[in-house]
Amino acid sequence: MSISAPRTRFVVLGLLCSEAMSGYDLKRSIDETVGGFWQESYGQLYPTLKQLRAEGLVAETAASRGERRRTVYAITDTGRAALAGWLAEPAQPEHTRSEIALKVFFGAWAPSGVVTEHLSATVDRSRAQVARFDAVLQALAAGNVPRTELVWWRLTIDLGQRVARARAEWAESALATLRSTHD
Amino acid sequence: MSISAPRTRFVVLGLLCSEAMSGYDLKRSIDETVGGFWQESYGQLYPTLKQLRAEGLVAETAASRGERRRTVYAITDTGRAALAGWLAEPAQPEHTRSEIALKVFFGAWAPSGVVTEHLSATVDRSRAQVARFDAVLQALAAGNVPRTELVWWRLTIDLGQRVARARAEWAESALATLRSTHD
DNA sequence: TGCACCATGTAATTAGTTACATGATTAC
DNA sequence: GTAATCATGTAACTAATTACATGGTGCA
Repeated sequence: MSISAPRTRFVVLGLLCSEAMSGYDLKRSIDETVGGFWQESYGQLYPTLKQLRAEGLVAETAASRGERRRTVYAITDTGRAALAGWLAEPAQPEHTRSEIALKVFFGAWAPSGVVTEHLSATVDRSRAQVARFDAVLQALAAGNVPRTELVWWRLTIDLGQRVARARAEWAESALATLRSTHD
Repeated sequence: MSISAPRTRFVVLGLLCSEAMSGYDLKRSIDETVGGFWQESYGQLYPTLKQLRAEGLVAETAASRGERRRTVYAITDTGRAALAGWLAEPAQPEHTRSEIALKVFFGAWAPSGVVTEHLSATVDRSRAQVARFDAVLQALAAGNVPRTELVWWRLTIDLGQRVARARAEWAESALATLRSTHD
């Protein structure tokens, strides 16, 4: 009995609270803002929007630009209530599956040198992620985000950066450990 | 074209490198060692074992204890090769979906006070996770794990602890920020 | 004239959880 | 005798990705 099952719908509802958007806009929005800790595919977004509309949680505000067809969705009061309800529910414990962790864990059975490579890649990727969050932070400072949301966005980005930084530091320290251990 | 598709099989192969085990043993083993960053269900494990056996990556070493039926699987050379191949492949970037991050991100639309509760719960849960990793570390020190694996296990646990600690510190700092911001 | 981007969607497939069903053994 | 734990599995379902299919718009 999963109480808070499909979370995709809540991401959609949450983003539509800020602004009415199309499926395409949502995808971009997700990639640009929450991309560091949440991702969605079109194959998931469009059917979700359809379903939310059928349930009356969002409303279609038909807005085609010229000949190009374009469906913009706005959140309804019912939608806002549903989102608030979900937000109030306790978050389920993080259900992580870290592939890099697994590959290190089984390092004893790996061809020599590959783990070192994985770790170097992890350092790079994690540092890049920190930088990406920095860019989002810059964009936020440059305006256009309402005060109400700003605090929360900053807090979330802070989480992303702390975790990414922790990962980077771990990978560096692991590389050092391996260097000192090797014969 | 997913190169490294079902990772469950590699967890199974990896654990069987240390010791031949039954499906039940594997589940326990996963929960106790890699549980912090990887989890599997019986519904996934038993079919996977069956399939691995069909492909010759593991072999059934029938070993029923008394009346109780019990199927113990051992890794084969082909299995070891398959694992080594997967370990050598670059790890795909972490595909995280953090529910707590989302709930904070949409904090502006939440009933007042609930985010604070989520953050407190996060502090507790993360601290508990650090402690659980400490327990695993203790168990490792108490022996029975071969030297070859020990280094790698320790490194992996270190990652788990660093990330959990980062999360705890973030939640604490977020709580402080909210306290100072509120009116 | 062709590429990059805007825009929407479906079908097939894979991955994974949860619930269910069954039964033996061990420790209290 | 009864509860916890050992032990194996299937069926139904949910979630989510990937690949495919289509077409408009703006610009160099």
